[in-house]
Amino acid sequence: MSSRPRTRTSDASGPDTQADLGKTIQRLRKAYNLSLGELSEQSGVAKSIISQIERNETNPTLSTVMRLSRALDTTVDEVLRGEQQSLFIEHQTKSGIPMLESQDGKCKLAIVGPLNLVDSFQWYDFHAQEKGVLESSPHPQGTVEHLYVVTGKLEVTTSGETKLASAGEALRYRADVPHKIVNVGTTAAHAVMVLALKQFGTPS
Amino acid sequence: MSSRPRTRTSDASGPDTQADLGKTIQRLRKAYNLSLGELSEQSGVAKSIISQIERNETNPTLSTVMRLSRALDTTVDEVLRGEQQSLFIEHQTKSGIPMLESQDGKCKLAIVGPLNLVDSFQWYDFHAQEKGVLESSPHPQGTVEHLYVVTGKLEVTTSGETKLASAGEALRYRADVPHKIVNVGTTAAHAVMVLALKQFGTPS
DNA sequence: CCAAATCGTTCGTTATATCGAACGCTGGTT
DNA sequence: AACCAGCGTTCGATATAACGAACGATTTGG
Repeated sequence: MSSRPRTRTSDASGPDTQADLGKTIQRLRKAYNLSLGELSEQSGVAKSIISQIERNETNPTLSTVMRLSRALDTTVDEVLRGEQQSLFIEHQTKSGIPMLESQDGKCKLAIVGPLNLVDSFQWYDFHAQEKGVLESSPHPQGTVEHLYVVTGKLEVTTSGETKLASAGEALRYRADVPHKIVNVGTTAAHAVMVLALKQFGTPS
Repeated sequence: MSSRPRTRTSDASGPDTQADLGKTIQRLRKAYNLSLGELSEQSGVAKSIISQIERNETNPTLSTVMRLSRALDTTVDEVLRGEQQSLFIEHQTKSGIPMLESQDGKCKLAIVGPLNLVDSFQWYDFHAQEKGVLESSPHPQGTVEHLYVVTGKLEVTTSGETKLASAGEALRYRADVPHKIVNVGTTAAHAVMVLALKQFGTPS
């Protein structure tokens, strides 16, 4: 036993431990010209622990990280995020919106979301007149469609199941099978739809 | 050596444990309408632990806090600040849909989909009165926010850049930095917002 | 040269964070 | 009512983070 690389059990929820937390701590400590003993005295954390933390051999308690952060005159968040800092803005304005119409001409689908990029979803603005019906053929495998009703009342049918949603409600359903949206209200309906494409499978 | 440029009191007398960490966690959990069991499943943390954390009966491990933060779509730092910023105050609607209000009370953010965690994105219904301002602290690294204006005119500011969008237009911008949405129109504004959380990829 | 000091690491013990199961409670259903 | 499902809490066992002391390896200076 004793010192072994020890792979973290790390459930299926992804990387929980910041990989280079120890490196960051050590970098800060050395930036202040502190020895382990000194930092231990100033932070109140045993130097053995600091040593282990710097080598990522332990999974520190929140209070420990806070004490170290305070002693190093910084915040927990800054310690966690290391030095990777990037900020640029990316904007995309819409002009010349392509539009789709249903067979009965009563539904209009405006593509507002990012269609051209690698994002794993697209989204649409959906308008339906009274009794309008939109039938869709299957989308790619694993696609999930999210429908948020802004006004009116819509009914979604997929795989034999039918669900109803009024204004302010949201529906979620499989879109990799034929599905149908019907405006069952007495007025026109307005909804926003998001298509979530399956990009990455669960590692299970 | 050892001449610290910094005069730290460094006596560990400070509050090493954030007193209201539990309250913040609970507030976030309830804002997403999650039960302890659900959050446990999504975060990978035992629900008993979450219960104890919310009542400040334990001193959580860093990895635990990180897992919870990720599941709650926020950062460790934001969880730790919690009380200080209080960008939002909770508000429960009659229909059970959790709602967030901006500081000035002029903006309302309704969480539409509880689907956020599994699908790596979530979305909101956004209503802003005239001159309403919504300030958001950074979301997790790599998060991109999509804003689709249904009615009115909104202005988004991120990292010093400002972009305008009218009804029918969409904006896309980084959300892992502080950002602000302002209703600059002469009427109330309505928009739908989608947060695309980062999927694991190579950080360039 | 050889102590003395100090560095970072490692060891044994204690404290406790975490987990899973079981618990009582409440709200909806037959 | 009685039932069931789901909530939040509590409880025992286990894993492990934290601590203090001791350890070799440097460096210092006498």
